[in-house]
Amino acid sequence: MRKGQGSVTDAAAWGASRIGMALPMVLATAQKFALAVEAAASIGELGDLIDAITREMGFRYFALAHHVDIARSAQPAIRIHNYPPEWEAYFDAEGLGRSDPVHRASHLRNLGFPWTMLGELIDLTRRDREIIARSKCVGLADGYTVPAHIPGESEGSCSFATAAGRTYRTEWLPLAQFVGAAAFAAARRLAGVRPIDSNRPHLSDRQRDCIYWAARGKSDWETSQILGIGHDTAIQHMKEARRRYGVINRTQLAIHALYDGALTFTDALKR
Amino acid sequence: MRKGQGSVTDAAAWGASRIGMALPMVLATAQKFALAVEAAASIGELGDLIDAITREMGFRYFALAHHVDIARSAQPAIRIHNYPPEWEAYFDAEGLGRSDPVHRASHLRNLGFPWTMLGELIDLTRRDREIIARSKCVGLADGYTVPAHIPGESEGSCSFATAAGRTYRTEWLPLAQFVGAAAFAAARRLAGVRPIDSNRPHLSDRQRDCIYWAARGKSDWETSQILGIGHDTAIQHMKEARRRYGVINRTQLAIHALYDGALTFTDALKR
DNA sequence: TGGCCATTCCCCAGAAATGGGGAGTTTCAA
DNA sequence: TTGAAACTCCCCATTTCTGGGGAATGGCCA
Repeated sequence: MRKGQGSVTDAAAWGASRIGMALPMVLATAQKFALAVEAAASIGELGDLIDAITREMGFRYFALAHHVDIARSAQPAIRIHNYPPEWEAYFDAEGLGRSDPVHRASHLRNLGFPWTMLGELIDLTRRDREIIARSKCVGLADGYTVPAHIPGESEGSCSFATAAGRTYRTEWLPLAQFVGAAAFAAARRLAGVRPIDSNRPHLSDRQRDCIYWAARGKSDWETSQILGIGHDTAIQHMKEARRRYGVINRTQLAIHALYDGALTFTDALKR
Repeated sequence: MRKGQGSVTDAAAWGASRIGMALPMVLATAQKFALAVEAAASIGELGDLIDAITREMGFRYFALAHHVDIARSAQPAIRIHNYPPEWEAYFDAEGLGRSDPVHRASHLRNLGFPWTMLGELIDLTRRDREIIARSKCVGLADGYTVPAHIPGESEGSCSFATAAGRTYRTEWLPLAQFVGAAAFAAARRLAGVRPIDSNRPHLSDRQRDCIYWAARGKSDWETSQILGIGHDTAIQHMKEARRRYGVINRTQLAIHALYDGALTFTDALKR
């Protein structure tokens, strides 16, 4: 907490001195938020920060969550929010994690969207309309949702909502895009979703080449032809790569390489 | 709790905009950009818009790389950029499909990141370091990359880079997050990406069970013991799952299952 | 009822992967 | 100059995967 405050103050001083004049306040706000969430040491602290900036942006509520059915899922899932308790109870009772219309719409986008656009993004079923009506009943009037997706992880989003009778100002939505993404990233860090491992194994270029082709379904022999090396050499690279990751087969090898960024899904799914 | 937020509350611009005065310029810029890209009618027009705002943000170069529907349909990928031609030539010549380190790192994040953070995000091989050195040679000094992911559909990123000898202003990075996301969304719209991929193969429960254990490195025999079924049955489930995804081995099977959410890294990397 | 699907089980043969060993050259940095 | 790491190649034996057949059961739905 003290630490977080210090960062905020330092950041402001640093930003101002750097450009030598008053920074546009909204950017200063965003930057301070960025530094504060990076320094946040607990989920509770993060929640406080998001709550504060939510109000700064003219919203009343926020909800940052993985789109999973918390009751049923074995996944460790993130959920931080200040929505009304009735809504959370209803949400969990109905198992809306994956079927909530706002969540479904966010699966189609990388950019944030206002809830008024829901009807254009997805087909609203009768149940969806009930869910929306219900949300208005508990005080969630209008909102804006920022998707947060990372390949291989549960989908997520960060929503901001107004209280009944209030509207938000569209001028601030660009900032909401950043705030939502930064908040999600911080939550992910604090939840240990993909901790940065300093002992991450190092692969040689050739090892990575071989994994790349293996992930695309090539046999070691095919890889050797593609790379212009001997069959045994390709096998050797795969052996050494498995040893470094401490795994026993190429499936796990590919998954580990995907997980720590040695490979991408774009690489692996190419035809 | 609002502690440490005093510095935010005194935001003069916020107060001003609430009472109807002129918007802070930077927000006006962002909003104008949002409206302009939504209205853009061609890739060329979109490129011009991104170029303009790139310079406003204190960068010199941008590159929006769009990977459309990698696995299934053969839609052309979008690449819009104003990088030096030497760089594009180098990349097309040397790339050979293996993605550059910036792209790899972007697959691990939902939030933008400065290139200086690359070494923390992923393991850099010798070749990666050469690529980075090469990029500096052609004038791409430092940069910031905004990831853009949409589940099951397309992946990409939008990067902003400074010219040699220049630095960007960190105050503008929150805006870059929005600009990158909005530009990507626009590119996606202009490329005519279909909104919903409903062609995902359906897996039976048992097939998913078998893939789950296979992704964790188990042999079919081990899986059969875990699930209490016969060895041949486990083999049969894997066969059918491969057939449905149209892949030829378990490595690709696991990758596809991860990619479309039938599995997550949390599942696959459990000890 | 008949068709579809999920689930279970069985056979075979060839291809591929895995684990164990060893060894030479080059490159780069200490 | 020395050493570490990368890259290359080779041998062996065993396990595992893959693709090709076929078949019985039970549930669900039109």
